[in-house]
Amino acid sequence: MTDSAKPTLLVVDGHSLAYRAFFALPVDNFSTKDGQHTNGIYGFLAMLINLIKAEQPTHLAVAFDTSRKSFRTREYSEYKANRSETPAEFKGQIPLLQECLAAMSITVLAQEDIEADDILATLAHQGSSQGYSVLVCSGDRDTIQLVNDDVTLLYPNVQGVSQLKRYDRDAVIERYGVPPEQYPDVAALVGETSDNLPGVPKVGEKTAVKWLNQFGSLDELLAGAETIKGVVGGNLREHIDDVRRNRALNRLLTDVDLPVTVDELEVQPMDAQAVRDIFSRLEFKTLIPRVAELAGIEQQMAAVTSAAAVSAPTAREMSAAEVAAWLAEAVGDVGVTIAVDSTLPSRIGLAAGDTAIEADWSEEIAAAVAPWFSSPAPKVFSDAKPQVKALRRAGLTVEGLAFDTIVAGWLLRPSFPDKTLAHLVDRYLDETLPEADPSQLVPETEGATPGQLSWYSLRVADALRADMPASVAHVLTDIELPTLLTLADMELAGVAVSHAKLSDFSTELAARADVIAQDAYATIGREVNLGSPKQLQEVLFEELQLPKTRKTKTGYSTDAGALADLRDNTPHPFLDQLLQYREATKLRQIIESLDGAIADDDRIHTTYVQTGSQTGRLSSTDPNLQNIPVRTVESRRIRAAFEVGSGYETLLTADYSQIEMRIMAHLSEDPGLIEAFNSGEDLHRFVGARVFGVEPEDVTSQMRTKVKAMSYGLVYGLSAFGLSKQLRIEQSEAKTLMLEYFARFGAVRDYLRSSVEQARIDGYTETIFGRRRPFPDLGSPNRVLRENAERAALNAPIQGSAADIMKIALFEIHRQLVADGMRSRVLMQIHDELVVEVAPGEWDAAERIVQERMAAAADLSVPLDVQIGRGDDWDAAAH
DNA sequence: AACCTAACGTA
DNA sequence: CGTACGTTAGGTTT
Repeated sequence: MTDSAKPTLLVVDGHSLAYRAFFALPVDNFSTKDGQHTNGIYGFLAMLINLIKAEQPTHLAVAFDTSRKSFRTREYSEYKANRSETPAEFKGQIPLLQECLAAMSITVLAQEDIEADDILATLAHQGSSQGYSVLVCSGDRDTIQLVNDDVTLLYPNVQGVSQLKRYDRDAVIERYGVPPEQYPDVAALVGETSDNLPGVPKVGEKTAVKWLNQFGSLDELLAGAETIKGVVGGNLREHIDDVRRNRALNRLLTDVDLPVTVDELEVQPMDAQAVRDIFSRLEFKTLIPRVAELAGIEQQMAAVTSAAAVSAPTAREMSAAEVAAWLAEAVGDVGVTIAVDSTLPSRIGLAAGDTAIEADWSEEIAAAVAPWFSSPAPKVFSDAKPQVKALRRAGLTVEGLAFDTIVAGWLLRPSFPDKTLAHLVDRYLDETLPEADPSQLVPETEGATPGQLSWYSLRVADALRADMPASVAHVLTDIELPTLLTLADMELAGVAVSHAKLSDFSTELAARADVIAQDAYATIGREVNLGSPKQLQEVLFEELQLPKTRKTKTGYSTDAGALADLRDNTPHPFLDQLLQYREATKLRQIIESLDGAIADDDRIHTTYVQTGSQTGRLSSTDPNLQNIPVRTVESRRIRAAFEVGSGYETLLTADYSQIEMRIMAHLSEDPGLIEAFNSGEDLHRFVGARVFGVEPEDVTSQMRTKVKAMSYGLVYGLSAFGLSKQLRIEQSEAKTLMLEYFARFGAVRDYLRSSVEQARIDGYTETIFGRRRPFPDLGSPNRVLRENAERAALNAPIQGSAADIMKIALFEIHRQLVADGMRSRVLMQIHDELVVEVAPGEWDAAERIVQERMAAAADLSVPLDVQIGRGDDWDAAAH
């Protein structure tokens, strides 16, 4: 048997190599955006991928230490005792690295009381005796002893882990002057500082090798120690016990009882989905293709064919009459896909059971399917909203929306960014959705047709249902799907916006910004781009020599907060000019983007992204109507451009007052807070009276401001530091304020604490209605990561419950307006506010519906207070 | 052209 | 060292 025909076993010391990578790679370049360090993981994986590619092992394992303690520390308590504490930033990377390896189907071995090197030694021993060619990859010199004719050591260079030096038997002899099996004798004499094993003083590698070659073996050398002259001879005699101890400790175990045999370490095809999941969580973009390439190689090598790919049925092309007949026969869920071409349906695909059908959209088809769409027959979509909108434009109504795979996928994993059917097919069916290659003009591969997409949607829906806890299924059916249909109508309706008002204001602002800019240039004696933080830093910190502000990644902050602080301490006219310039240009930019979004019907049609948040809130894009300025008098001129449309009488705004605090009162069952909401007193005045021990009428505005900030901050996990910064008070005062607050409202603190603890146990938080949000980082050893997760977990049930309540109110209002045959319609949702366009004569009815439905959306231990306003434009309708 | 960052608007 | 979003301009990388 030639060597190349032998199977190759690669065994790697995960701990030592990841640790080297940890020190070799700059942490700044290898951290996720929420602060998880990944340099050790990245460096190790990059090394491993190269290694697998170069060596093409048939069998593979990675070994880890379980802790700093092992049988060696029990035998010699000083073993490795000089090592500084392993950095927490490194420790936290090990479980993630192991997760990566698991996804790559690479066996991870770790054994209590045993070091990784002993596992390597045992595997090397077993491998070579079973006819493997063995590669050992480790950064620990003790593994040199493992080298023999069948075992080669790959040892990292000093620079890091990118370069590995190959040590076969000859290379060891050449480098160290002794054969591999004798290297531990050398090490025992010389000692190993990194393991806290002192050797014989004044004896280095040279002397040790000379002696061993002279005496033949360590035993003979120690027996003949008397014959060695000089100081070193004396040292050797004095330290014979140390040498024996060193030799005993540096002998690696070759008989560890492992849970696997070498044969079982055969390279397996990796779980591509899991690899993508964990790599994208760690933000490893460049590694994904490198691993994919490897996976191809691996699959060939592993020669394991995965289960036969399931191929979608060919969808039968049908006439309108045939479609109608087919629908009449269909039992149970029907998958639906509407291909949309410039907002109107272009083709329809339907699937039930194993059959799929499709047809081009036409008047006849529309007429044939319209009754079915408006019936309660259950329909399964993937991303229903744009399709429902297209159907609505074609004059159809949609009832019986039973499932949306994209929404369901988001409910199960709200943090996952890829919201496509292709991803769900991959993840939940372990199949690949046929997709046309968009990079080619004439695609080689055909994409799935609408009928096939429907067929996939149905199957994905089944898989998702199986994975879905009852509470989440309830949120989908009873909250999200009705909301989806409402949002479709809101987007179609749009909101009337006055181009004239916007453009007047824009012109004014442009002129003002120009004047301010000229003044600013005069102040500093040159023209700069006031919109460039980089150029501003030059001006502020170099030319004007102002004191440095908070550091950012690229320099020093020039944001409004930093500039305001600067102005307080070192006033300079340029600072004020800059702030004013920013205000004017920011407003103008918002106006311009709104103006550009006004459609031909003089209305803005935003898109509400139902799967756009982690908490259950909506988000709004193209344009975002949920961040229209409101705080300053001037900025409200923008809101004034949002008007009641022609054919309608007025706008109605309705918002929940302090909904998050009310939810907190409900969840915490704090008697004080519940009383506050039931008393009818102004919340912050009531709380202020309790906290400061005065009568409600004696609460000053300063007191009110403080408790208000504290109350709102609570919902976000505010610290004393943050509170002091926001209120510009001493940290000690902020601390006292928090203590006083919690002395009166202790149940709130208890609730917040226990809800985070519960989330740590469960791994997720839950809203009042059962919406879940996973929190994998609550147990992270990385403090920044963990504390960020704690604050988010504290906030999620509160913000999420508020979102649930608003969604319920929203679709209930919509339903009732439709059911009552009214023309009035909901146009916008801004988290806790709705904007309704009221048809002539419908004010009273509309106001009552909105008021009642919002107040009744949830049954809490405190009332839900709804504020309603009326006006011809959004600003005027605000109260 | 695609991507990232700083800044800033909302609840 | 306060949660959840989206957009923009400037700047950098490919």
